[in-house]
Amino acid sequence: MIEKVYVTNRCPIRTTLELTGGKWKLLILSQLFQKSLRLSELKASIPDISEKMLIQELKTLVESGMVLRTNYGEVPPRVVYSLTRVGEATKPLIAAMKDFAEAYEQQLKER
Amino acid sequence: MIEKVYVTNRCPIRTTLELTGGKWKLLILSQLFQKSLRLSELKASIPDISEKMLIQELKTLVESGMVLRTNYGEVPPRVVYSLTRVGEATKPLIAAMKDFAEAYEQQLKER
DNA sequence: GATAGTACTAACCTTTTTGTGTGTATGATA
DNA sequence: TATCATACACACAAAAAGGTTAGTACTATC
Repeated sequence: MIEKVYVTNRCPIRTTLELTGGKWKLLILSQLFQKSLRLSELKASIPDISEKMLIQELKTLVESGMVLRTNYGEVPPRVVYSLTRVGEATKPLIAAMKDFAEAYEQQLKER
Repeated sequence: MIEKVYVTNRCPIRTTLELTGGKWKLLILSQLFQKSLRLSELKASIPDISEKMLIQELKTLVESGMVLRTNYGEVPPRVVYSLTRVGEATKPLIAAMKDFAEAYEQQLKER
């Protein structure tokens, strides 16, 4: 039994939406769950994201402390993205989405 | 340890975003966790939503099978919104958001 | 007869989000 | 010298999301 959610400017739902909302952020985070990835690897694992969107979203994820950007300072550039501790904290969120999606598909069949 | 998420047109993340994405849907659902509510009650519990948005979002939630709309056919109209079984399935999702938001606030303090 | 309450609908407009295309620095390679 | 690869930046355009305002149907109350 879940506690009542009071809707305020800074309630848990809004905080989470602010950090992970939108079409791409959770997809990107999910791809970093197993290991750090380079831009090109991320792009390959999210087939239909544009490079601009990927870079743009990565930037905000870095700014909000969810993703760590490591620049090896080489030429040609090598930059690696990985999850911070807070970024890791989205794992249960995505796990919950998996369960939910499954429940949803399930009841589609039932009718 | 969460399983790898393969990004496809119908992966769990995208399915969930399609059903619950946007600024309002999860807020509305969360207000129906304890009991069915009328439009006016919903509006009061989500202070800054406009009536149009509320009605519009409720409509899509009904269409996607997350919310049940019960019209008592009285005059003046009395209509009550409640969660369906699938709607209930968003509870763990919101619980996960609570945990995440908490973890996020926590680490803000730590620095 | 005017006003109020409820649950909407419709038209219109603004803001936010997402997408496309092009340009840049650097060194290595052909 | 031209081309490639990487990780971006920037300008602009399109699309999606959200917001504002006004209006409807019905009945009851003042």
